[in-house]
Amino acid sequence: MNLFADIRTLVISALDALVSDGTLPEGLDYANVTVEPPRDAAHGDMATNAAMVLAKPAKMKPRDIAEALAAKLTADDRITSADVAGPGFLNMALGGDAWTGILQAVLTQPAFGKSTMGQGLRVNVEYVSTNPTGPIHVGHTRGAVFGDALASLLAYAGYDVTREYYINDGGSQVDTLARSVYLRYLEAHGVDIAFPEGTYPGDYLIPLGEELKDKVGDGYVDQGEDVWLADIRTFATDAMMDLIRADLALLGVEQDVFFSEKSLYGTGRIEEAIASLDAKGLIYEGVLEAPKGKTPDDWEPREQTLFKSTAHGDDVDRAIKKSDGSWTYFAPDIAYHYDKIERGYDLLIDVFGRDHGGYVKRMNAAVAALSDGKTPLDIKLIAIVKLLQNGQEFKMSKRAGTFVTAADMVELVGRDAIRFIMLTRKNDAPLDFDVEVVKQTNNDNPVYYVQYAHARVCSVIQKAEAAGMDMSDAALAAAARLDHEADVTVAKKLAEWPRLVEIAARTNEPHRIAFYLSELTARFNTRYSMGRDSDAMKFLQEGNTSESQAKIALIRAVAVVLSAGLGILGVTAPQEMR
RNA sequence: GGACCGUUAGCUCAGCUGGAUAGAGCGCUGCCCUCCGAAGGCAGAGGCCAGAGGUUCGAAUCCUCUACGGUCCGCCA
Repeated sequence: MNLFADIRTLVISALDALVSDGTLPEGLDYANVTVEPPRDAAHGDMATNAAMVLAKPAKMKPRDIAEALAAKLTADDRITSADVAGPGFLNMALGGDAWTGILQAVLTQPAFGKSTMGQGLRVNVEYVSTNPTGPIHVGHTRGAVFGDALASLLAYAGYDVTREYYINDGGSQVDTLARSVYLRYLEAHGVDIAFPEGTYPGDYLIPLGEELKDKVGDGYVDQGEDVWLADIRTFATDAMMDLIRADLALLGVEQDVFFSEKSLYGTGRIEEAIASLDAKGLIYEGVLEAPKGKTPDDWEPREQTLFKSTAHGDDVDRAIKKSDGSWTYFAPDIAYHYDKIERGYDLLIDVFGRDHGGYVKRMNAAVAALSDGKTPLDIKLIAIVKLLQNGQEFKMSKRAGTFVTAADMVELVGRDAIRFIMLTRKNDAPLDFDVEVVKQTNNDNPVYYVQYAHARVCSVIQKAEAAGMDMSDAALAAAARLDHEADVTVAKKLAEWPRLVEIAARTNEPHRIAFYLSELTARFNTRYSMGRDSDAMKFLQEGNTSESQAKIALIRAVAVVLSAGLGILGVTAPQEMR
């Protein structure tokens, strides 16, 4: 249930009633009519802008519409008052039963807040998608966590979600990987090696050299690339994907589909996708102009095969073939998205690093062209993570020499902290991640703030159960009662949860969940602290089961919602954290 | 030269398809533990939402321009 949606329905039917009795003209569009929590609680529980939105089309004064609407609404027993305010807002107050009803809904419904908004539409969320050339590091971690949480959020909001990873194993960087492994292989045979510029010197390839030695003996020593490159490439990328999957597992990130770029080559898939664009008249041979203001030194005009991305909003057309006739990296990306469209998704989401921002328009153009504008693509850009230690730049890596790996970070601060902190910023805003702050167990650290609240609730319930009280959700729901204004304040926040889920899902912004959880926790803590000053405000009333149940229903409901929200973020909701 | 993103309290940042007197955490000042978990709470100070125009009943939010900051810009992915 979503109380805001319920009341909006009520407002709409009241408007309809005003239409049928002739107060309002027919044919009004209610699309912009909203019911939302007022910014100031003193204004009531809910506010609607209906009168202001409809004033112009109805050719009436906003306040006149609001007055008429108020009269209709107060007839409903849920609405205890409806007052016109400001330029034409209608502020409504709801009876106490409405908020107790929220508690009962939380405690008895399988998943309060779970939405049917997605209507089972199929969404493909592609994230991480790093080159299979090394471990996951901090730079990738944020995108991984973001994509994972977004996928969970969309699933919670009623979408049918596929989590996907695009393995960039088709380009020259996997050749570089193979050469680097070959060097480690020689090293395993006792050869002195040096890593030329552009190869990967990280320690993580040492075991692969050993493994390769065990596998092929000295068969590749003193041999040319033509002998070993293809074999080692496959061997190395497989090993790297295992490594990456293991790193992702440490972060709690799991994906359904791992799609290989290489599988697009030599199978006609790229040609097929390009032919599809060609059939729409969007492929031609041409010469691109040099970029203005920043012409490369060795610039010379060359004829290439181009995609007319400008037909779908891009700034210039884009090359899909190099001058030597081979595909550019853009071509397999087109084919990959062609594949996703063919698989029948209703919506595509790509999670890219901020440095790929220049790639957004051409990708949108490709998807628009391939799907004839039918499949929306939302590209979420992830800004950089600045890793700090007490405000200073952080430098550490045990495994790779130059970068901090995800595995290092999990060891250092834990999965929960990484995930929560990385989701406390909007995806396209830079993030300062201070490992010292994240390790703290106090108010500086929002992860513990929220988890601690959950543990506190569990502790109270445990004590009540130890005293022999029935703490089942059914019993709590039956006894639920809001005795104090502070109780109602908490319940009102709980009522916002379903609405918040839908807003977060609609905007593809999981960080809103993290902020909501902090807000709910703050209200809970305020209420909890009242028990310090007054025994009557304690939830657990010793020797009085029904009284305890009536009060604990509220905080049990808080725990349920906290747990659901943390679950979306992929963070645990601990029973205790002493 | 161009594209995209950003500019909100001392600091780090939220701010819902445009809504009422702009929020949070940290920091600062002063309080609250003979315990339902102080990993918490209460109170206070702190803002011309970068600037200028425009649209609107109504703008931090939408549009235009300017300033500053970041990312990126043919055959690397």
